[in-house]
Amino acid sequence: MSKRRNNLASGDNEGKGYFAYEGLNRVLHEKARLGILTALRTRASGLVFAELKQLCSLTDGNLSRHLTVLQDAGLVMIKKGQHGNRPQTGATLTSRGRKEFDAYIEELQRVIQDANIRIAPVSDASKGDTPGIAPA
Amino acid sequence: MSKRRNNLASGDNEGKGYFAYEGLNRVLHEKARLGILTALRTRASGLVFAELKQLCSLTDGNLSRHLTVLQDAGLVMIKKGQHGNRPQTGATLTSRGRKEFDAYIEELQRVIQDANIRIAPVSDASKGDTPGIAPA
DNA sequence: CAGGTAGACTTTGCATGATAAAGTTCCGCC
DNA sequence: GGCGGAACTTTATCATGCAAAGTCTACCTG
Repeated sequence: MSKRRNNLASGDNEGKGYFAYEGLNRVLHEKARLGILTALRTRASGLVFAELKQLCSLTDGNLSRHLTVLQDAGLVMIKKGQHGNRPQTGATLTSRGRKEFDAYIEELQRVIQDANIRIAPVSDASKGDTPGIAPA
Repeated sequence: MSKRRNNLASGDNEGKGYFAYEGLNRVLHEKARLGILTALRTRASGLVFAELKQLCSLTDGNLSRHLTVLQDAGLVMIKKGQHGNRPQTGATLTSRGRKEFDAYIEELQRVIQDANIRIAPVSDASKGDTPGIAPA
């Protein structure tokens, strides 16, 4: 047993760290799903299963599961229909999906900006004495 | 049993899909690790455990594990030392780490660019008949 | 028309892996 | 001399990404 409190950073939880990137929603921040969403974002008319599969180089199984996840999260709308006499599943972004995706992309942009800032190495003397902690 | 072949897209595997984003290396493409690397990328002199923990809002345990993963992947160098009379772990990007990180960021930039292209909805007539599949 | 192939998905199972919780070690202080 | 706390590491659990197999229907084809 232990009466230990959770061990987050200083204090209880003052300002979140500069590099925490809370905006990187787990659901969106995934290679495959990011691809799917990006593809859908470019096309208001949506895309069908086979197209997505090819565009994102996914297997049937994976695409299927990712679409379900996205649907459950309310980010895409799935419409099952027919093309000729074969089943055809279409996917479109919901307005919520569009909003969340755009927000995610903005956070990505922050990452890229941050990645391009170069902080001058501190002189060794000051090492260990809380250096300038982040880009203002 | 089944003699079924794997079910990737058309043919065996001609050109990878436009939205596959193969460049999004799993090791880098993770919220926490991305934060760590971005922080390190800005500081050639590296950062110590406590700083990273705060900057990325991570718990001790998670930071520890992520650093190990990054080290095993050859992306960061861990240097264990002392500050005063307490242990102090420092992390720096390796040159490999810098290279892979920069490549990753470039791919992210591609994502953002792609996300901002808007394809005009195809007229319903052509639906289902391989539409213009991607931005040239 | 039985059997084979193929398209369009869905389900299942496993292996990886992220996170939280607990553990360890050492130091300073009352 | 025991308590708290800094600085990590280890362990355990729980989620989930992925591939392989499964379902179902339609179209051939000998």
